Amino acid sequence: MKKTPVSRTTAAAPRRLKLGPLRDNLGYLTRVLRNVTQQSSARHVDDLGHATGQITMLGLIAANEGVSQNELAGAMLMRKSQVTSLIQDLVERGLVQRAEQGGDRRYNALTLTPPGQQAWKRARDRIHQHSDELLGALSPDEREQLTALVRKLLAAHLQDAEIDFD
Amino acid sequence: MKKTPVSRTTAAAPRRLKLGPLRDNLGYLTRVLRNVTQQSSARHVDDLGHATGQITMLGLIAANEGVSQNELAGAMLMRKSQVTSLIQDLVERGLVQRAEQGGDRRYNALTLTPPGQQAWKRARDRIHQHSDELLGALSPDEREQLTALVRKLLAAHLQDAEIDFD
DNA sequence: TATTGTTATACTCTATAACTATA
DNA sequence: TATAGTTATAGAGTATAACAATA
Repeated sequence: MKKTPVSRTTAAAPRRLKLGPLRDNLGYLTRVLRNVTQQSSARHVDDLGHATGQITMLGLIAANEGVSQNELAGAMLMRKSQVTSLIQDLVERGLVQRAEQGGDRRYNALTLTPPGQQAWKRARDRIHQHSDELLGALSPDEREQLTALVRKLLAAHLQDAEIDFD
Repeated sequence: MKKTPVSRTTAAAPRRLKLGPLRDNLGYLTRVLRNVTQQSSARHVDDLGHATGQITMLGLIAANEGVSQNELAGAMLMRKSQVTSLIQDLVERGLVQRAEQGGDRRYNALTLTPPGQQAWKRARDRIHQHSDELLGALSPDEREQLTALVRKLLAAHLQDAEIDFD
């Protein structure tokens, strides 16, 4: 329990690392934030057996019945080939259906199956808990500020993606 | 030039995608933010020939002369094996030196060579421009708010990493 | 016995391009 | 000719564990 911090001659750095110019750099901050998020997400959603991005896909399909794979790709900044394989897996697991559209037979109108809706509900609760844990150090006001600022930034950079960030 | 947006019967979604519960989810927002950041970073720093993370390493070594590889791993949320290969490449390119420490011969005290300092200066300017571009839609106050909130969040989750986020 | 760093290996995620089928 | 989606392939990034050298 007591770790005797007295006169540590260890190599293991008694000093605190300075960030220098990286302190205000959004590229750096974003990458570390992403690493923190990804590592902690393992504890929250790994047992659900979804690959990275699949939970987001379930959520986007739930909120936008009949969405196309191309729209998903645009909204998630993924390549369509990546969307294909992730959706394919969701279809094989019986969570997503590719319904044919009346007009244009080129694209798939994606919908959740009943099991898919169940899976989304479960996953939604988990990622909500995860988000709360991540934001734990911030006050309610600060949480709202942070997410609002990120949405504003994303809206400016994803104008072509046609996402409603408001 | 004129794209005749009138009566588009295209499949290509005239609608805007709703986010639903993802709107406030930090995991989702972080992943998209990371994708935006990474894709735009290509235009800013790709020609410098550094692998992902190497610019951050140059910056951390510049701000913390004699830092160990383990400290870098902790500060960047990387495995030590990953640090080994990235540092190895930087050494081969003559940008980083592994100096022996007086006391403990197990660890490498990392420093920048003169060419390494030059490379860091160049890279620092570029990532600064990149960060400015990313934050372009935000006011000066909002920029400061955003980075400060991210730092506060990271400081709470990276207590063991011994980084000075203040 | 614990720690720093190396090496080897496999797995996930991402990028590119050629292909089909529809329009 | 252009678009939605598929397939195949390669590359980057990350995770794991066994190992050597030093403490």
